[in-house]
Amino acid sequence: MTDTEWLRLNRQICFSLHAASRAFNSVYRLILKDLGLTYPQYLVMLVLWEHGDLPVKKLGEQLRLDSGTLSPLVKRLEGAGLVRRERSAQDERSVRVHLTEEGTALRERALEVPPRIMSATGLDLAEVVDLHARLERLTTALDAAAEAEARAAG
Amino acid sequence: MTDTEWLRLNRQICFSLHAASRAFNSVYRLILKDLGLTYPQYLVMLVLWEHGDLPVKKLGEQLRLDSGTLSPLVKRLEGAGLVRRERSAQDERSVRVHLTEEGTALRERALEVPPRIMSATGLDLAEVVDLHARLERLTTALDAAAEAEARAAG
DNA sequence: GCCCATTTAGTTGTGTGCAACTCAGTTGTG
DNA sequence: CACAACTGAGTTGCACACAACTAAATGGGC
Repeated sequence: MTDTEWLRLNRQICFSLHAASRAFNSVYRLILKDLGLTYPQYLVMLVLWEHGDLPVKKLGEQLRLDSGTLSPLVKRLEGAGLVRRERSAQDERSVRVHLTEEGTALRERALEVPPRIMSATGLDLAEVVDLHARLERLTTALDAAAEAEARAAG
Repeated sequence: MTDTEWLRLNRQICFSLHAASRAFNSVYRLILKDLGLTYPQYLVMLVLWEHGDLPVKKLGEQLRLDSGTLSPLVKRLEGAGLVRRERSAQDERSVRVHLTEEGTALRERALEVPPRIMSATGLDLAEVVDLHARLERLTTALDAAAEAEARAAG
């Protein structure tokens, strides 16, 4: 393969993931507009609906986001009346994110989102599950590579 | 499937694409640090190395980015001395982005990026090409769905 | 008990990504 | 020619994402 072909292939591959992610985001933006949520805010709500109240730290682990992203995001959710933040009594460093009544109630309306998203992908359940598995493996490999790079650089 | 399972699966799928995209970004950030480029800036440079000078409009079509993103990004590339912007004489609305000598020279150093990225994915060429095809189809379907949503809403 | 490394949130600054807007230049129509 | 519609860049405002930092609280070693 020539240099030109390598660069071209590289662009296609890496761009396709970037583009797919943004396309997903666009569809979510449209579907979530009614709920008044952005896509990352919706992810936070999904985690809370699934696990119940969590400290910011645990939210970050679930979503691979640090406090620099989560702090203002959760503040916006609090501003919207969907969650409440409370310092833990046991550990004053920790802030627990609680669902409000309104936040809990929003789950009912959010149930219509998954089928609409599934339909938008044009994929059937098996294909989606397969893609999910591939992307998980890819992410794991990329994380390991980033770790190796960071070690090599540091 | 129960509501809970649906929401959970939905979170996993959509999150996996988001996470993979961010993991890719992290690896690029480390590898591109030496070149002084961000990942989107690198994508712009790849397009310019491949197609030669282009108006901002065409760059946007290649990368699916609008002027709101591209204008400041190209300005930063200009600030770094990699490109030059020139108003078209034929159509005064159009701004053509030219590679500078420095921008052209950077391509040589950028040739080491694709093999490092390939290695970071932990995938072989066939798997990467297959993933690319799946993601392209997914993006096409999502774009069509977004179009349909927008029509329904508007 | 005291000091220090660690942990948890939060803040600041930079760079996208996108909607909504402005402005200048171009084109189609009567 | 005049005028309205359109087009290409750019600007503004908002919301992530992340690096680098600060501040407060905790826990371990002495």
